[in-house]
Amino acid sequence: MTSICDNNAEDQRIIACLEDAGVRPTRQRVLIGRLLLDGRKRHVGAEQLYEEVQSSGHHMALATVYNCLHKFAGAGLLRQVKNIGDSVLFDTNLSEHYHFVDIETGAMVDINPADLTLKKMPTIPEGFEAESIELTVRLRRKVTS
Amino acid sequence: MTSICDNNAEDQRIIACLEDAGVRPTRQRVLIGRLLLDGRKRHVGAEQLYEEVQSSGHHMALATVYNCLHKFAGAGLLRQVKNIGDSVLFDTNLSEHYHFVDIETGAMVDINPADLTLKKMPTIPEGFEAESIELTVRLRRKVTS
DNA sequence: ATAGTAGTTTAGAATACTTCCAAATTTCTT
DNA sequence: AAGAAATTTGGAAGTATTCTAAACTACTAT
Repeated sequence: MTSICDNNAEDQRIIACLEDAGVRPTRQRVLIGRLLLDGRKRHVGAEQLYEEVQSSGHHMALATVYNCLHKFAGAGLLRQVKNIGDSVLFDTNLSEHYHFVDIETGAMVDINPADLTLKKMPTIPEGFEAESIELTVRLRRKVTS
Repeated sequence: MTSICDNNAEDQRIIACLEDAGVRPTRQRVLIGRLLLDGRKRHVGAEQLYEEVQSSGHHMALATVYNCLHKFAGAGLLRQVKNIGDSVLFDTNLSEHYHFVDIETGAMVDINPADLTLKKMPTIPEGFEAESIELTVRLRRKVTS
């Protein structure tokens, strides 16, 4: 009946958010919820989030950060997007939208959905369903001559 | 004046192909050219290509396969596309087109370009230019109930 | 042809990010 | 409060890729 961090309204909101998504609200998840479920739209990587947790004065294993991110993504609280190189980012913006990515730095910026729309959807192959559409416009810094 | 593998017309064609692209035709690159520059449209990974080279009775370091693939991609002979997970595939189909990807197996299939077109291109941020557009429709196998 | 030099190949080490592991802990249920 | 199930943990392992520096190869100019 008692919860982990019900000391304030914000945590209550996060816990409700997690429960609605069918994610058990553990201490660590609420902690991460504070950082990611606050309405800000951003793209965050595991390592970076790990740093943020440390900075907030808490400790958490890096593996837990990965666990949480995947759990959140699976529950529809985050959207997983591929970055350049090996890395994966998690996007707090859940609405359908696409990305610009700087191929040198990996920095990602949302494309205004009004600015890019698909004219026609292809027929999905038999026996499959579309899980998501990933559209990335890869950007190169212009050479200033 | 002499070349590496000018023993047959096919190799001659490949060598010309490499030279046109500004890629020095080495023995290894011609070898890989035989596998990738034969007109077949396919998506190939470094490891897989490495196996194919071994199977063809030749030896080549895995690092060389990576080198070649990147060189080819940089020269416009291949197109680099992201697969699921960490891995990268190289696409012999150079025309503008997009992909279906099975998120379980990583298998990629071209989307018929006529079946998916972009209605509107977003404004590219100041100081950048678009290098490429990657559009992937991620597919999940339908659960047969 | 031959030597020079610039580019390429090589095997293995190194890296970066991510996942696995099995034990300890925490959460929810009874 | 005890039991069952899920989660967390730190470290080890894994995976795809890149790096390294020495050996080699291809092209150029003699």
